[in-house]
Amino acid sequence: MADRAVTLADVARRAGTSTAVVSYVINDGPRPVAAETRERVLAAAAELGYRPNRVARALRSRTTGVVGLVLADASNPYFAALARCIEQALDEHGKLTLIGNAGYAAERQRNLVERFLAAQVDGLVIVSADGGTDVAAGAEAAGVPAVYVHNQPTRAHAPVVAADNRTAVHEAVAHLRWHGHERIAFLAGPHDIGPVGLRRQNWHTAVADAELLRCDYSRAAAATSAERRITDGAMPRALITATDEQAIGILAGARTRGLSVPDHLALISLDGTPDSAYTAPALTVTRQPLQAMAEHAVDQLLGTTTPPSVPDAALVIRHSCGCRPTTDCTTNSRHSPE
Amino acid sequence: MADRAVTLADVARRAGTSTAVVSYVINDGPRPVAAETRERVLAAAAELGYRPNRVARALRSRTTGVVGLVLADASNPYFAALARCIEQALDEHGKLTLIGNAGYAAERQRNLVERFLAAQVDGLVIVSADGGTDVAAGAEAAGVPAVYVHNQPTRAHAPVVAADNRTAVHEAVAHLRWHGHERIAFLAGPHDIGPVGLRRQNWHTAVADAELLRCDYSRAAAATSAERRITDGAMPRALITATDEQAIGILAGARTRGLSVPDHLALISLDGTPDSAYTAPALTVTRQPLQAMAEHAVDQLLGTTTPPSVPDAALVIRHSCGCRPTTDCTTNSRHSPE
DNA sequence: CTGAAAGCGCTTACAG
DNA sequence: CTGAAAGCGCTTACAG
Repeated sequence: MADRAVTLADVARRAGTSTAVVSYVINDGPRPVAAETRERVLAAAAELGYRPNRVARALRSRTTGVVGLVLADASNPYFAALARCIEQALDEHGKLTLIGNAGYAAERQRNLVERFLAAQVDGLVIVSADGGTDVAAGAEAAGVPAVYVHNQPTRAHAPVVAADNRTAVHEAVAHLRWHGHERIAFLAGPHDIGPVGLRRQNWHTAVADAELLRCDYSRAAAATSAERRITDGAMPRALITATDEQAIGILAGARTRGLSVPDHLALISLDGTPDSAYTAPALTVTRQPLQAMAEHAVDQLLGTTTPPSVPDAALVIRHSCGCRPTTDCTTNSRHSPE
Repeated sequence: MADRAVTLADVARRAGTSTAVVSYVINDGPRPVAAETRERVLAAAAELGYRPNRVARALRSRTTGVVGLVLADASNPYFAALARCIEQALDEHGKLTLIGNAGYAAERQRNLVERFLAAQVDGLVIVSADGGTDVAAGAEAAGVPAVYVHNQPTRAHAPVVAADNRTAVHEAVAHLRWHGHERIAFLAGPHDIGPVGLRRQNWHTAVADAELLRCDYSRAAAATSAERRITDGAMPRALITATDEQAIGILAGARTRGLSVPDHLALISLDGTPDSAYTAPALTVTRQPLQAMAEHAVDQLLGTTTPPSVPDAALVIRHSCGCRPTTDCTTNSRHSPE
């Protein structure tokens, strides 16, 4: 097939002009070109089927138009939805997205960042899981801007973009109280770090003495944990889970043990992924503003505008809290029965 | 910060040798270097914190080490799981993944391919939705290999990697028959194209006269459609859905209308994403071998090995078909009561 | 085993 | 408004 790609020099030759001029018309600048010359160049480019070589351009101009996105696991629905929003935001800025899954392994995350830097990315968006190291530091040292989204390692220097969960968590607690629950437990992750730690703190300020549960973030772990607690008679009556994955696991465990949600367990989750609307019962959640987070992060990274601040997470009332499909609970977002 | 990045020339200068030799030790070839010289170079590189510039390397060597992945929508769990597997397979071959969501729009898909080609990708993996154009043709014309995964436009020239659903669909039909169902309906997409068309055909050869339903692929569309049918008394008693998203929507619609699955509707779905294990009831599915598909596609693209063929989809029996948690149905995969 | 040098395909000062 | 030429940071024939 393609013996040799058509180059800018080929276009120049055909248009009877210099490569400089061809470059100016292809890039629409930085210097003006006579209308007639421009026509000739455009015609020559079209006839030859010219496609600019971005890597040559990148080498010369020191900007690749590519941003690296490092992720824990793109098959986790929360990260998947976030990644989708980030890719879209980057696309709107004309950037291409290099993606890599670090899979909860700090070493792989470092490796990915190293390879992205070698690929000369213009920036780095890092959606890491708990407990990573400050990989953004290496990027900054190389003069490449970086931004954390959702999670940030302790003592990181790069900015973080995350929603404020304070109001939403307090609303979730208030809503469960309105349903008559006094003791509202919280299911956190294995450690008190990252956004989940923050969510837990927000819960704790609202609920002085209730129980703190822990388990891994997977659906399977949450299901097993729920089954065990139910068997032991140790399942609380009202629970807030840090993530949708955990809530979905709890739902599965409750079903296996024949425990009714919301009759015997009222549940609110704190992610609000699309999945949460299709569970049985549908999950009442605090919805993270993923798109706003993505746009904010990209704006911050690319420094084009002073980004507006990310909105708080919002309470979305469905049925796992005890509100019935027949009762119109959506009007109860102020938590007052009337 | 980084005034200027450390280059290979800097390393050569410090090691007191030529850039050629530095290149040879960094790349471990293609020509031999004396052990002592190699040590000096390695030491110099380490002291200077040298990081090879992949774009310069790419310009000269005409290979970027980057593969483009074009996707319909990475937030759809089926595509998300597949994308994750593809990224992993590429990573195992030392390739970086440039990702783009075409969002079911043929024009956007073309645009993405064009930009990936301009970025000089070494190959293209295309996971398109129904009805796309043959974007791989443009890649081949540019001398860039391409492979379709899951779906392929009609009259495409590039290879497709997809699982054979024949056996699995026949097993699904047989399993529902074993449950006593004679008329087994099928929920397809809006059109009879792509993998869903194939799945429908497989169903049709097994079921002569049963009903064919259609709706969009979204959960919401399937839910609405189910609600309407239930209200109209037009919901079949046994149904195979082309995708998990549709099955999850059907489950939601049935719940809203108080129709019990599997008591009044036996359901089997044909994707088998991780989500399908956590619905209520858990979905009996035909599971697509996503990892094998991804590895096969990447092997084919990179041409390193003659790839083994992709295994067939396999029936995974859970509860939406009518098998009970208490009954051990997993031993019934031969569909004979004994 | 090593070095000097050309060249990948662009962009961009520098002259005119 | 346009052209000739340098140079981005590598790899790789070509000599030795």
